[in-house]
Amino acid sequence: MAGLEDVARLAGVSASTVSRAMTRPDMVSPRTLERVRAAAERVGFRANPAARALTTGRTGFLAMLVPGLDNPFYAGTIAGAQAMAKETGRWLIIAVTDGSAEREAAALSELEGQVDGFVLLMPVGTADELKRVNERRPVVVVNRKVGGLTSYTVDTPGGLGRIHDRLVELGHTDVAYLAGPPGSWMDRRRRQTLADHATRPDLRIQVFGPMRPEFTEGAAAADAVRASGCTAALAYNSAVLLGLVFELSRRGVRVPEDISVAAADDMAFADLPGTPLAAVRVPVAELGERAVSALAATIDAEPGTPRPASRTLPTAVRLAGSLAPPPRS
Amino acid sequence: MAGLEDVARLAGVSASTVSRAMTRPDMVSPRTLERVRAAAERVGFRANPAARALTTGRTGFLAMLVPGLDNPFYAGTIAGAQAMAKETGRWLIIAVTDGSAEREAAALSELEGQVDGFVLLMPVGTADELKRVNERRPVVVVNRKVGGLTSYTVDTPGGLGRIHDRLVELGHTDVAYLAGPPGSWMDRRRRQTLADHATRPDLRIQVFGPMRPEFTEGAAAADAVRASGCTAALAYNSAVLLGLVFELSRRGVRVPEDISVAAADDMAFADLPGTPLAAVRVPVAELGERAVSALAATIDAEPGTPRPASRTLPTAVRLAGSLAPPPRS
DNA sequence: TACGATGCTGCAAGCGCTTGCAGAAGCGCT
DNA sequence: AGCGCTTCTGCAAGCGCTTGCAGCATCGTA
Repeated sequence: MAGLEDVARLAGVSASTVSRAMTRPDMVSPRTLERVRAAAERVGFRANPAARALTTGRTGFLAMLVPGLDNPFYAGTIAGAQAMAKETGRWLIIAVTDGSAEREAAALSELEGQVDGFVLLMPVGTADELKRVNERRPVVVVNRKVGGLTSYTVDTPGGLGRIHDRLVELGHTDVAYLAGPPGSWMDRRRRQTLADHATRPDLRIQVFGPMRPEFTEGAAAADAVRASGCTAALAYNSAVLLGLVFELSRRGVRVPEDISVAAADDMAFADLPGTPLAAVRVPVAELGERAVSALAATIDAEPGTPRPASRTLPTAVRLAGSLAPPPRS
Repeated sequence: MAGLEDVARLAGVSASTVSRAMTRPDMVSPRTLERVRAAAERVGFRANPAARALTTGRTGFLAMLVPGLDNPFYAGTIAGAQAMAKETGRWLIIAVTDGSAEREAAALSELEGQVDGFVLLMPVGTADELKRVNERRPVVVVNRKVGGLTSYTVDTPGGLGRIHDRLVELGHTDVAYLAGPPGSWMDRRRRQTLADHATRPDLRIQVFGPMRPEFTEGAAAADAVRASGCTAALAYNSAVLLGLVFELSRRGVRVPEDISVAAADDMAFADLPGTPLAAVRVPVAELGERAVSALAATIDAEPGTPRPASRTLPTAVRLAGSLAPPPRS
């Protein structure tokens, strides 16, 4: 492994000059800069990150704590974060917490000394705990709001609400909601939104589930949904929705003539052949990008600079295709 | 940040003793050990990882290079690797290469100094390049075989072949294969396997695609498959398969009476209500676990110890449900 | 020509930990 | 009691880099 000293010897300068040439080129005369660069190139110099971290206190690592990897929402956000991390010249450490408070706390405290900052995707710790971490290393929170910390959230409920509004406008009164996994925070929020929207006395939301957000589970709920008398169904995500539609269509129920459907989806729009599915689309990658970019900005900022502002990103809603007036029974 | 020195002062010993107490407890007397531990606890001591890395040359980080995060195969393997990394007391850095050779090479060389070893998921670099990396840091390869390196692969083709055998046994001669994404290595391998299996002159494989491995794309292929005269269909994964079945069933084609279907799936078995889908199940988590565990073993081993042996993990195959004799036309 | 200002460079300290070496203390034995 | 041996502890060097400080040219200006 070629070190500073090797380059210095070859270039005929001192190690400090090499160091400066690599990290603050404007402090070195053009001539020596060039010599040093050539020498560094020649011996394949690569600064030892540990040594650098020891002196500067910066590691070039960012930690991202996520509940899991299975969910497309998580995966998309991670991918976005990852891309932005690369862009700011850092690496991302992914720590999976399984949504457990202890694991989250453990990862936080173990990684504290090894990273320059944290991105917390749907953290479960208390606001106080998170704020305490933020005192040592900058923290950006995603998909949860924590007062005093920079957080990025996404307006899925808003999108879902707009779909529900449209259903009401079309004349639906009884809407089924195929829920997500038990205990899911996102699911709870969506349910709440629907409840908040169905305030008119003639409007009803019937919840099916909780269920794993999979095709099979949606399919399994088909009979119950049909028996419920609902003329529209919203699903936690599009896998569930496709399962529902699959099973309904086997029974001769047509979309959207007989039932309107939509997904509060995590990521891309899904389609049936010939029938685009109405859905809420969440800009997951952007969420990750923004979080990391804000984090990087905080790390690079002079102390005393105010934190970047929190934001709620809008969701896109597609209303076409699978929404129609209820059948006149 | 409490350091070694702080603990030493409080415990009334030297910093070296504290260091030994933390890393090699058997080298200090029980009494001082206890005192040191109490003091460390009291001041909240946490060794500075950068300083430790500087002296020991070990960072406690492992890098895992993956083509992407979107694919359940990748996600599952990462999750397994992640879990095992935690178990061996290390952290995993995920670097996404998008399957590009340059990005892979860049990540490899940039991370070389920052990690204790590499897990490469389906690397695209040449065997020589990878071996060269292995000379500096231990490398374990997943889902590709590289002579001279420890690699873990999974016998998906074997599983797929068994399904095809079963179809032949049931009397099918014309089998459709709904292919995966263009340029996919896994897809190519599966296609090859089928071709190798259909050697009898009366056996034919018809390939549809390539296509994105999604529900919609499988659905879109339905008409073509029906027109092809195939009595059985294999799909790259279960999303594609479900799409196909969905669209076929809308047209009155029943599974398995009219057509037998199976998926060369990445992860869990999928089900239709009432009809379990035949599929190849890949032990993705185990793959990740084994890779990391082998890597950790190599890192901890005395120099000169032989590399852990490469292995191909068997796949589970479910033959039930969606496989039946072809209809007598 | 002489002076201070400016631009580059080298020296040396130090980041916080690990570890070889040597001294101190404790042990069993004759 | 005295010896050699083991066990434990402290000293100090050093991991490879960054950075404050001081020294030395060099330059512009009076």
